Amino acid sequence: MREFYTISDLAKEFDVTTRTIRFYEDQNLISPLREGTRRLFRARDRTRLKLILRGKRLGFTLAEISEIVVMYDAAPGEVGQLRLLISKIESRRAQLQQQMQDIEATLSDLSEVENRCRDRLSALGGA
Amino acid sequence: MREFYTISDLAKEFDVTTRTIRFYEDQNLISPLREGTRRLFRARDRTRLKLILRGKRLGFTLAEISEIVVMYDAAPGEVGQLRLLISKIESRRAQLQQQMQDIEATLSDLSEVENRCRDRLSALGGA
DNA sequence: TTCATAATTAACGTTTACGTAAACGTAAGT
DNA sequence: ACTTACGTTTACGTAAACGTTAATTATGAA
Repeated sequence: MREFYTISDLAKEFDVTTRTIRFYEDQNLISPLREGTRRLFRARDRTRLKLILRGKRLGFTLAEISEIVVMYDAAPGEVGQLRLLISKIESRRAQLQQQMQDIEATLSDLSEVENRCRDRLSALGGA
Repeated sequence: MREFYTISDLAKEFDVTTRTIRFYEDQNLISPLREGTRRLFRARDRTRLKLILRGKRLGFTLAEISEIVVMYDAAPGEVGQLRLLISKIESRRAQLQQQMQDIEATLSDLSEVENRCRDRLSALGGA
């Protein structure tokens, strides 16, 4: 846990280009500090980036990811805001649960195909 | 289980535009029969479309989806082809399992945020 | 001091996955 | 015959998420 990370530290760690990280900043997904013109990334910026990339692996758009990460550190005071946030969380949850089902279905399909392959392989006299 | 479906039958059923379905055909993801110039979709075309949309919900690109659906009805004869297919299945499985973990992590994060919201709500004296 | 390395902004280019007309054929109902 | 609804191809348009120069600046090593 260092104090600060450079842009290329993070780029290497998460295997993205610096262009990508700057783009995320441009979209207000990350807000690193500055030392003159250079960017200084704190632990929270690094966490943000990790969340963004996790969202990407799930197929969310950056706009959706933005919604999600904003949720994380939003502590809205108003009752209305709180209810809105909860309803957003719930619809996001529903979406993720749908994805889980899709994954399970796909995994089971793939297993079937794999079994057919293995049967065929052993039928062809493979060890 | 009808004999044939029209393009708009499927468009309605799966809530996509006809443009989308024609695009998938253009990308060789579906290959409906023709009656003159019109498309006739069989049960297997419908299944294909279902698989494609499932892949999309998982955030796969059409190119990746193409790879997957090709797996499904590929029955390659050669040993080399079979081994290749199995290895592709395994890497796809790894990817899907990564997605499962991402989803679980996100769901648990969301639960935390939701709890904080509900606490805050009841603190504000809501029923 | 000079060279290499890494940083910056600005701006145009690219791919994916369709949207959106345009311009037309066909079949059913009135 | 006319309208309405649905089908077709062709082709240009577009938003998202970066890639890719270019032109410039700053820092550390030799």
